[in-house]
Amino acid sequence: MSSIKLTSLMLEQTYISTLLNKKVDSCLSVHGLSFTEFIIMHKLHNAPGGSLSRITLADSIGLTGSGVTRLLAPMTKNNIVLKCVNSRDARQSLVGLTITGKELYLDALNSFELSCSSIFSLLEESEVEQLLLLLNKIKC
Amino acid sequence: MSSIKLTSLMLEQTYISTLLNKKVDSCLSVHGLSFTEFIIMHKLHNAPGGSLSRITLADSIGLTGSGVTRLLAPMTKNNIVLKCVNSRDARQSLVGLTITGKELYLDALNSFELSCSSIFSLLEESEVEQLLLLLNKIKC
DNA sequence: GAAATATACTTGATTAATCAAGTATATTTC
DNA sequence: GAAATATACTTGATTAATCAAGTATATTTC
Repeated sequence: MSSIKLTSLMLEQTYISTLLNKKVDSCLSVHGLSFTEFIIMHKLHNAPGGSLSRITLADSIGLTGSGVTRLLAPMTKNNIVLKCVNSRDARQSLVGLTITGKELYLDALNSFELSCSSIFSLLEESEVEQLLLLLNKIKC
Repeated sequence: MSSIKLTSLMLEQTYISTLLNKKVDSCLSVHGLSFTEFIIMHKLHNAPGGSLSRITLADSIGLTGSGVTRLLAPMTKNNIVLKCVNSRDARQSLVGLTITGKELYLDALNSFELSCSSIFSLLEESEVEQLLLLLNKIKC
């Protein structure tokens, strides 16, 4: 397999991702959210039981535990997210969305979906599925 | 088109990109380079005439001009890259690889290609081409 | 069941980027 | 051709992350 093609693919992927992140970031800034904050809210909203431990959250979004701690601090202060102790394991603290957080998430989700529609507007449904499939074949 | 699919695609893309960047970064750290530094060297190496202005460089890698200035400062100090004045436009300063920089780039390219091979090892050649094609249909 | 190890999280120091404001030169407009 | 505007770059302040080292609790090992 030609290494030029693999090199191009890697560079192209990084480049596109940089631009996409900026685009989504600016779309979410209307709601006062960064893309990472939005992803956290999304994971919490869709988690079974509505809460996750910091470490699960970190792994699920490709961040360090430390990064999650720092991200959640202002979100907790702004009453978007709350922390509850885990009775089974006192080391863990579970995180969940507050009512305010849930509302904010649903508003932001709306903008996010609009932004995604525009970004992927040149792709057919079958291409979206194929892209998702191919991305999942990448070993990361 | 289902907005859940588009949402998934966006989130998956970001997640994979985060992990890939970390992987490549750790592969290049052997050479004392960050992924961004490597990309800069790659662009300079492949530029017609072997040099680019800072602004062209910035645009071609999705960074701000300011980011490029800060990245190039240590690279200039370490004799990887050099700056030449542009006689036609005194505002611009062109950047090129030094001999040392070129050698370092070729060494790093080797590691980078190995890393790419492993990362994309589950993909057939046709799938690599298809992935590249689909990525380029994204409007960023 | 005490000691050693592992896990979940936090904190201080650092890094790689951003934005906004500034400087210097080029280009356009009248 | 002077004044207004645009372009290329730099710099100070800030932000979002990292890593390494620390604390507290849980689990494993002997």
